[in-house]
Amino acid sequence: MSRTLAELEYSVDEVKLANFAKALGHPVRIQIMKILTSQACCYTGDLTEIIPLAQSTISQHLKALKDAGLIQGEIMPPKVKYCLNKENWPIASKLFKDFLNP
Amino acid sequence: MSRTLAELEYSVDEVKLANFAKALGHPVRIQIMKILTSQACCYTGDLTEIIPLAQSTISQHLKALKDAGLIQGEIMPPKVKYCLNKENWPIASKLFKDFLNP
DNA sequence: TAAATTAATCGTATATTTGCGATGAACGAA
DNA sequence: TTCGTTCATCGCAAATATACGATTAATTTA
Repeated sequence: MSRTLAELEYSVDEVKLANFAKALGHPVRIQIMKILTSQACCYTGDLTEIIPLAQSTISQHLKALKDAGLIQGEIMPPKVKYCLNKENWPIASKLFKDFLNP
Repeated sequence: MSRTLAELEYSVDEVKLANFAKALGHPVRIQIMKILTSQACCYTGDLTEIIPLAQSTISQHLKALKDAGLIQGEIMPPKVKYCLNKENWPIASKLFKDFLNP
């Protein structure tokens, strides 16, 4: 990727929505989000049992969702409990809905 | 990317939704889709005027959206007119809505 | 037929994504 | 303190994504 022309001026919401969409752009991350939207929370260990990928890979996907602001993790030694991000999930949800119903 | 473990069995809808989300995971493509959801159609040339990227780059983004099934192009020589994909956009829309309202 | 217009595709360079195993950090239990 | 458990992070390899300019293909106009 390179940027030679003047910086693009996307709207803030367009960039936000694109970032949320990008974070959802993998089946594993959709799967994780579906679990978190259908039940309250889950532990990393639950996911490593359901999803046949290496623990480190699942951890990376969780990090991607966390970095995107879609989920949040709470340390419950020795486990980590993940939930939807209380602050951002409603924002993401609204951005998608507005996008789908213009 | 490599796959050494047994093939994953995601649900068909999870894979579909992830693919749609992935296609939307770039601000330019969000911008294009917003134009197409707010007005009927547009020509490639309209986009190259609005978006300060090389024509070839915009064409690539259009291809990504087309490959994902979100838009469709109609040749209107010497231009090409793009619209939402009549068949798939409603499907994508429903998948997102069901995902957002579980 | 030749020239102009429009948009897709090719070729290339760089950055990011995705996967893995190995290692490290934090904590409770023995 | 030492040992296990749990999860994040590191380091690597391969694949994809993103951008560009140059070229090609298709069609209309002169």
